[in-house]
Amino acid sequence: MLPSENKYLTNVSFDTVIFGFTGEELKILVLEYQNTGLFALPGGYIRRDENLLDAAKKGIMKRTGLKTIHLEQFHTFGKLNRSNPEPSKKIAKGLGYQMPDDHWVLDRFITVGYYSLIDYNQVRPTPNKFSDSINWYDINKLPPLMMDHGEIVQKALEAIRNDLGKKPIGTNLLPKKFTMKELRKVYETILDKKLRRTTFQRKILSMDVLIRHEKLYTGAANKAPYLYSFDKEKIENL
Amino acid sequence: MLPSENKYLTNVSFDTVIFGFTGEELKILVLEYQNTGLFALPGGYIRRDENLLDAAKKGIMKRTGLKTIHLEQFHTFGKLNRSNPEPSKKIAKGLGYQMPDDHWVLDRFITVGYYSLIDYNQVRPTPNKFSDSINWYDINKLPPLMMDHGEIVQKALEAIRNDLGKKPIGTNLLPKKFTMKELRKVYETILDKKLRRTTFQRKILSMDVLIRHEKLYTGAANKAPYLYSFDKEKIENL
DNA sequence: TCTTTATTGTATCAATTTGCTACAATAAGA
DNA sequence: TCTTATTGTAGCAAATTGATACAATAAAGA
Repeated sequence: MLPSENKYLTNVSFDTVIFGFTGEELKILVLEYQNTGLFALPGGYIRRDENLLDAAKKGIMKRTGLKTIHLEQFHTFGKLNRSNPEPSKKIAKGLGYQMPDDHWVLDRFITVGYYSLIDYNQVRPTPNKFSDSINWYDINKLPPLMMDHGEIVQKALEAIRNDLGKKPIGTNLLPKKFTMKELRKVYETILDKKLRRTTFQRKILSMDVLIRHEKLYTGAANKAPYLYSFDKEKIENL
Repeated sequence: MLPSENKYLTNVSFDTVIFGFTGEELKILVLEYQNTGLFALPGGYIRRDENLLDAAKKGIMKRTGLKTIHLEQFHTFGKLNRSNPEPSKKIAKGLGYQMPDDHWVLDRFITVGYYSLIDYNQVRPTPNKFSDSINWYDINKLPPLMMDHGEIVQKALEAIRNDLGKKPIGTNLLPKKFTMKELRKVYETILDKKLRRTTFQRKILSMDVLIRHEKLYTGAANKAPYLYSFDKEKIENL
């Protein structure tokens, strides 16, 4: 079944850039449509009876299996040439649907971009009926994305780098407990540059948003690092 | 004439928060619809054959008489309850039009917010056929705005405060030549807090984006301040 | 058990930036 | 010439950041 017009807003959609961190690399979720070779960001339409943000959350929760999610809106894309009916036609065809030329999903769309930083290990990527795969891709090794989705990813990255200074953003990218090195790696990967180990540690600790736990014995032949977690309460009150 | 559906995108609009600086106060442009007592931000719809950004620019140029304008997108508002057909009905009624209940402008809208900082003295506020006045209002003495336009203004302010640190934002709020005190006033008014005179001066000068010109003799019984202008080239290369 | 090795947590001090105070240099009026 | 209100900048203290050093491990190997 194709989505029916009276249920959804026309000419508006959302797209999401979902970031995960493997410990080494920053990845995002990209889905591939069946029998088309088309890669796209997870996105969707907005039902007439739901908030824009809720629509986006619902979409992402379905694709990730997460029960809660924090989305950050970063930009809305409305260039004339960003819409292109061909991919949608191809997708419908790949699914075996006949799509009339005047179907509303073939019309021009303005799309609202959201990003989210989530714990890579908590996610179960779940394809929907339109896509036959959804997978993590290294931010530096993305497949060619359809329409302007590549540009959307770039804007999301810019936005994150901007927001990184304000609130402790690593909150959701790492498991509950993590080492200082892992946290620094997150920052280094997002900013795409090395940070001074000692200065970073001093800075983060002085922010007073971390709780120190037991040590982590990895078996490596050196001093074991402490584990930390974020102090959600103190972060709220900032 | 009411706007016709086939010319515009449905369910999407834009609204703009246009800031001007009098030398003392930060003001924004607010329009009032004829015979309704409704105050609103300048906004509009997007033609099917134009970019979102161009639509917004065109709208603002009409209302301000400016020939060039820089708009900064800051947020898109898509709450379910933000749309309300009553104001539009009232506006149409005030204009003497009969608006059918299923007219597309009465439908739910998601609106993209843009802000702009412009030279107060260059502007000729120009009402359109739907509004009988468009005027500058002190940011702290706004009339009650319709729908969620008050919230939109707040978000715009937040965005500006955020952007203030990055690029020299006063560029367009002041006339070409200005004194250091005026520039500081702009920052103080936007941030809504006093800044240290000497520290501000040192900081701005060290950024190396100002050109110093002749002195300004105001007739006041004290040392005359220098006039400055922004060095657009150096700002570009930052 | 004693070395060896890699890494972690801090201390320390230099370099830079910011906060604060002081003061000389005016314009114009008295 | 004296007075007054600002302006521009110097100078030093306080806070932040950069860079280096070093003690304290954890585990492997001699």
